[in-house]
Amino acid sequence: MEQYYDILLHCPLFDGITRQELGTMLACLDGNILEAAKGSPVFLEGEPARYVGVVLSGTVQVIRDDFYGNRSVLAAVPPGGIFGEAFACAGLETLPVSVVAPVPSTVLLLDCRRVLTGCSQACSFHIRLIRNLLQGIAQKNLMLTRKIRCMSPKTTREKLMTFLMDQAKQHAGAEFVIPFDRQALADYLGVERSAMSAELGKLRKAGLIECSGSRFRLLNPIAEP
Amino acid sequence: MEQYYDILLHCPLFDGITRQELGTMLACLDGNILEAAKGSPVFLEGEPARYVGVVLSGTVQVIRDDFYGNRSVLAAVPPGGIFGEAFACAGLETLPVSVVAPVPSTVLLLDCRRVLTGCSQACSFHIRLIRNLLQGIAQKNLMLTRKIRCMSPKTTREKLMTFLMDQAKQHAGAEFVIPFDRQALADYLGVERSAMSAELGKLRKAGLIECSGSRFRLLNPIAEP
DNA sequence: GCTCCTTTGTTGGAATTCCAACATACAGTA
DNA sequence: TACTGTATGTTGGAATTCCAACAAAGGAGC
Repeated sequence: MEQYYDILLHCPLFDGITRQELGTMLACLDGNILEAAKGSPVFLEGEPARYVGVVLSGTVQVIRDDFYGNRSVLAAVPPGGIFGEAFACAGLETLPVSVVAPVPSTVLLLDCRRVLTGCSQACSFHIRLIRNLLQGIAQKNLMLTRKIRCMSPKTTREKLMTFLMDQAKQHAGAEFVIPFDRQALADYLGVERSAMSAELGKLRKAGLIECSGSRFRLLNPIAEP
Repeated sequence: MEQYYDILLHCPLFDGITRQELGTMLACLDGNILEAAKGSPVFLEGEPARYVGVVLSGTVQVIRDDFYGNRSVLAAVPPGGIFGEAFACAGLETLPVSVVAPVPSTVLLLDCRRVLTGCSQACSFHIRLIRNLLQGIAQKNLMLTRKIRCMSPKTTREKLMTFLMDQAKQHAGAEFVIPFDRQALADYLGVERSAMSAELGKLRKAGLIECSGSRFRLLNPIAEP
């Protein structure tokens, strides 16, 4: 287990926990270590949603089958990443997704009830863990909300402007660098890359923005006299 | 304060808390009661994001100004509803939104640090409060994820099918009632109501679905021999 | 310099969506 | 019953988007 301490210490879930505390903590949480062979499942859809998973080595994929059985990959979780936390914390009775290990992997499974129940001995890092969990889910919440706001307009132009204004506010300035290339931005907004590229050209010609590569600048619309 | 106990007891944040515990709990949390006059702000954008708010009477609106100052209402929170929790729990330094009371309102403000720090006296309902908070945010998380999944396809038909298959899985059956009328569904998917209505007609003619009003049924695609 | 490869911009036709307007169906009420 | 208002379905033209294919602009490595 100690071999994975470095992974855990860099996992946001254990932020603020020291190496010394980690041992006590893991004992208190009574986690299971699962060695998953290549292709084998970690969770199966329909199982009780009780565990928060931490990837220690390898990778896991979160998998969803739709009503007709078509399978799609919702997420790939690298070492240090966590999965299943939203389902466990939301109190779902059964998992709506499966989790599989496409390569031989090691995961730590923490019983959510154990995590969320204060332990009998006053264990200060336990509170810390809960706070980290909450913070991670809340941050994801804000990310999802932002994405929905950017996807909601019906035209590509409006989607772009919504995204760019959002970035401008986040960077507190009209000039900023976005964390996407064109293809990734198009995927994020749910539009065609080529159409988006054309729309960016129009916005530039219209004098609303300047951009080169990932650097953007919003220009003030013409002030009315 | 006691006049608001019924509101609080029905607030998901205080689920599982008894009327007797409520008093002790509120004292422990040291919440502020704020009486907001009509049109007056509860939070201002840029303030530290430290409070979770609970609406006790009236309503509050969560307001966002974009980069150019255009204002939009993100949410209207009725009595018993909470607001600001995601910002506070995500650890944002400053609020990216404002909150105003469009009508005379009363809100309870809880310092998030106080909520998330275990109190010195072992206070069992404190843990309960944190779990409720976490559960609420996690559930919103799943809702947002679902919505993004339904909005992501590029065509109205695929959006509809994604939504309907999702509902079918949730109801664990091919027949189900959706919680939207046509206009609300179109807004949810981010498409035009008329175009969506037309697409529903095509899906019906293609033998993929049956529907009347809010009742839908997914039909099995023709089995291959 | 050169090639190879990736990223970004451009273009044209097909398909889709929007938009506004109207038709139909249905519930509630006088 | 007739009237009214709302929800839903339908239609046609304008506008937008998709899609595939190609052109242009860099960057890495030789």
